[in-house]
Amino acid sequence: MTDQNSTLRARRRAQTRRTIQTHAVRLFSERGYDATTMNDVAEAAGVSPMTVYRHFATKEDLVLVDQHGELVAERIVASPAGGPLVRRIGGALIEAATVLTGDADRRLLLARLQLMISTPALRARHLDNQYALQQAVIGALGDDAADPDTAFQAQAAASACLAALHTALVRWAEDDGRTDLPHLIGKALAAVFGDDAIGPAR
Amino acid sequence: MTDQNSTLRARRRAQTRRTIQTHAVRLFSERGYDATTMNDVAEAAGVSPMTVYRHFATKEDLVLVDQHGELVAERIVASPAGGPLVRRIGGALIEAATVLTGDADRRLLLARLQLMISTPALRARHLDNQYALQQAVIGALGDDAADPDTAFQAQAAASACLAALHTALVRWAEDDGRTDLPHLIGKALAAVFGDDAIGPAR
DNA sequence: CCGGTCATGATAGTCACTACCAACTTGGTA
DNA sequence: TACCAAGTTGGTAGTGACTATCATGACCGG
Repeated sequence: MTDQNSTLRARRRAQTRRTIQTHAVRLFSERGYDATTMNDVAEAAGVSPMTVYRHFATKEDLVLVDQHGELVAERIVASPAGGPLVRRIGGALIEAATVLTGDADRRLLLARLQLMISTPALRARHLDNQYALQQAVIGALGDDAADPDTAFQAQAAASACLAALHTALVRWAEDDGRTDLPHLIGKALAAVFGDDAIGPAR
Repeated sequence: MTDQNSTLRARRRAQTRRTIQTHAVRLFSERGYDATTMNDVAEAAGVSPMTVYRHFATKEDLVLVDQHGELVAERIVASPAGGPLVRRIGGALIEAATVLTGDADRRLLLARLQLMISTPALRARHLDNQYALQQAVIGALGDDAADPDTAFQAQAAASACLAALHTALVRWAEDDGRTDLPHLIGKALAAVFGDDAIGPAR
């Protein structure tokens, strides 16, 4: 089992995975999420239904899978430990958004976001994902949140930051991605915490 | 179809509905949510599975249904229109919590909350319910949110308030309801917006 | 006592999702 | 080259949530 071997397999696997997801998002956008069955997705992608389930545990995952949480957590760890909580978290969110919206498959990201917002089941799962992201943020804050009272305040601050992020994401999706996402996030954070809490205006 | 007539029927209907929900929450807490089927619930409540579906559209609704949103919206409408957004919203949340935790079926409320937090599917739906509550809050704010920029800021502020609320609810459930919920909400809001943003300390 | 309305029940079906098992492809090895 | 081993895929048969449809029974007013 050479490194190159496993790399080749992993690459092929990632390829079919992307094929399946692309077809799925396209079908969901065209016909609607509920009106599209897993069999439809499998057929469109040219694989068996079983294979779809091998790559995506649930139908929701076809739209929602992403681990951008790591991206945010990294930035938080990298930020100066002394600063105020909301500035550290908010800054990390803006930086992560800058990276992601510069990405090549920005359009896929946008399509997935729009599906999330319009489909109740997906929206619910997405909000739960943000909840998980919140836990990651808390973890990235490290020992600062040792005592329960501090932890409680960190929880509250992180969840509020993510709520602002979500507001910005919705607005961005409504605008079809025309507005600058990092700028929107900054505005949402400012609306919550005050204009001076986040940092120099962009 | 006299008023008294329909009232009688409605009362009986509400009765069976409560019976079903009580048994459902008990079974979920005892055996776990996923390990309990709708048939189990129906059998425990002494009705047919169909009847369960008549009263609760989905399995999740057996735990989640509540329309406390109206309660909050009322308080917002009643609050002085001039004040800062987060104070209006935060105050309404605290008042609503004060009413609810004084309620007779506080224990049922607590059991449902603990189920929500521990079961991923329920937690996701609950967060989506909060999203709906957020829309209600925006609506209650009235014409203040006419222009899109103001609306955006109101969205961000409301979602942050509800995020703080959620943090407080989780903490309350973890404490088995021993801590004063309105007090917790106040602390969470203070952690997000600053100690002086909410109002006189409780 | 009759007629309409509402709650309930039973049946059959769709669809997401899960084991379980068989077959094939692929890359490294004797 | 022939073979082995591991990973990937496919088929089958199930469970369980949820829906549509129709039939039945309880109740209240006339």
